[in-house]
Formats: sequence, C-alpha cells, structure tokens
Amino acid sequence: MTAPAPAPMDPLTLEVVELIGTVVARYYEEYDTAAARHQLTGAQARVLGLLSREPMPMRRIAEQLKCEPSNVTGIVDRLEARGLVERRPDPADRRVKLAAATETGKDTATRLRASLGFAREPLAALSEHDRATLRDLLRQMLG
Amino acid sequence: MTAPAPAPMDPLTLEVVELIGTVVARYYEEYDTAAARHQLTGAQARVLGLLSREPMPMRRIAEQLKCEPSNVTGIVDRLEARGLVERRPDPADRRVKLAAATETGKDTATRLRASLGFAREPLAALSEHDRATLRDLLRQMLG
DNA sequence: CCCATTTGCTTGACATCATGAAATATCCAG
DNA sequence: CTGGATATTTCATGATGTCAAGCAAATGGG
Repeated sequence: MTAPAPAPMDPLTLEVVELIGTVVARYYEEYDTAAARHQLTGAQARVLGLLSREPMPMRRIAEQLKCEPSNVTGIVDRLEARGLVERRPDPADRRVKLAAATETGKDTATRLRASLGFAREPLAALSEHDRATLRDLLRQMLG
Repeated sequence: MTAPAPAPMDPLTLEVVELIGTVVARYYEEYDTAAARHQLTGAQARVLGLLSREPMPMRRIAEQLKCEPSNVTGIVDRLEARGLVERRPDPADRRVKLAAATETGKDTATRLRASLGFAREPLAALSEHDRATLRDLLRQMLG
C-alpha cells in the first residue's frame, strides 16, 4: 500500500484546506464559464492560452497539460478546424509540428483572459493591504 | 509570465491571480494522483468523498458537482459496481434514490483523504498564525 | 555510410465524463 | 382525480483521457 500513515490534522489546517478546495472549485467554474462564452471547452481554452503567447510543438503542449500527446492531436484538430490555431512545420526538425495561434486565435485568447471574472470579483473584497498579505502567504506556501 | 493585462488590472492583483492559478493546478494534480492510487477518477473520488459523510439523493450529488443528473447515474453505477457505494430507496419519497457509501467505500474515502499530500506539505511551510491569517483572507474572499 | 534506436506525431480502440431529449414513476396542488 | 412538477434513468452525441501500434524523421555507434 502506498497510503501514508494518516497524519493527525488540526482543525485550522483542515479548514484552510477546505477553503482552498472551495477556491479551486470556483476558479474552475469561472474558467469553464468564460471558455463556454467563446464556444470553447476548458482544455481548448487552456491550449489556446498557451499558444497565444508563443508557438510550440505538440509535445510541449502535452507536457504543459500533463496528458498524452495523442490527446493534444484532437484538441488542436478542433481549434484548427475553427481557424483559431494552425500547424506549421518546424524548419529545424521535420518531425515536429509547431502549433501557433492565428490572429483570430490571439484575439479570442485576449478576450477570454479579459472576461475571466475571477480576477476581479473575489479579490475586490480584499483591501490592497490584504491582497499583499495573501500574495505573501501564497508565495510562501508554494515555496 | 502572463501576457499584458487586457483589462486594467494592477500588478498585485495579477500576481495573486497567478498564484491562485498555481495553487489550483497543484491541487488538481495532487487530487487526481491520490484518486488514481485507489483506481478512481477525479469525479468518482469527489462523489465518494461526498457520500462518505452522508447518503444523499442523486439530484443533490449533481448539484454539488454542478453537472447534469444523468451524468451522476453513470458515476454512481461505476462506484456501485465496485462495491463502494449502494443505492437505497428513500422512505419519504419513492422517486428518490439515496446513494450511500458502503463500509468499504468509507474506508477508501478515509484513506484517500489521508493520502492527500496537499494538506500537509504546502501548509506546513506556514506558522499557526499565518494559517489563521490565510483562513481569514480566504473566508473574506469567498464572501 | 548503415542500421538500430529514439523521438514526434497521428491513428485506432476503448473508458470516462459532460450535455440534452425523451421515457417512466412518483409526488403534489387544486 | 387530474395535470403539472420532480427524480431518476436511458439514449445519442461529443470532448477528453489512456494505451498500443504505426510512420516519418533524427541520431549515434560501428
């Protein structure tokens, strides 16, 4: 069994974990909703977001998404069919196909980022000082 | 780094959003990994976690998961086929089927919770006082 | 240079998860 | 008692995920 010994967890830590769970749920919800407004699934939106910054080989997309490369084929297929992404040959390696966002795709990605309500709404409840504290705590948490 | 903000968003807020994104990514990764150790998918683990606390109608599971009830049928089917969950009639309403975790299911849920490294590792970096501050900020954020 | 191996991508078969429409059984208000 | 709402399931469909097999191209040892 790989199951580690059940560590005793104090109520405070337990509550923080639960709160983080809620944040995670709300984050995903907002992300999917924003994607749906542009007729995209969550996975498609993530890939488009990646490619809007710079073209990249299919292989690297799979690494970023932590999934199999064969999966990326389909996602890029659908984005390509809608003119948001295109495949280009890599001059340095003819095996590689570089996926790149088209102008339309970049536009969509930009509008998608802008429509992500998560950034504004929940954080608006916090003062500047509180946001700074939150940032420091999260930084520390993530090491 | 994130592309230039399309909407006016101050750098502090932007950084907090990005940190939350990182937390979310790590959280999902750990959750799926922990679930996989018990031969469960993420959705199955979530449902089992819900039912390990108390039995509940299919309808309510769908609400918690924010998905269609027809979807829950399949997930509970698979959990039931493995003896982790069972369907019981609701004595108060014969339309309703209560899904309940079996003893085996509760065991699995407990071990799953215990193997969730996310609770211990990142939060261990924070002092008791910091955890309390983080809890308060998250509470405020979630309204 | 040659060939075996590795690497990048695609394809196919299959399971899970999500939606929506339609069917069935039950509840409830009037 | 009847008509409309509710709870669940089934079916069709599509997106996402895995894995194994296949092809093309790169790479490295002899």
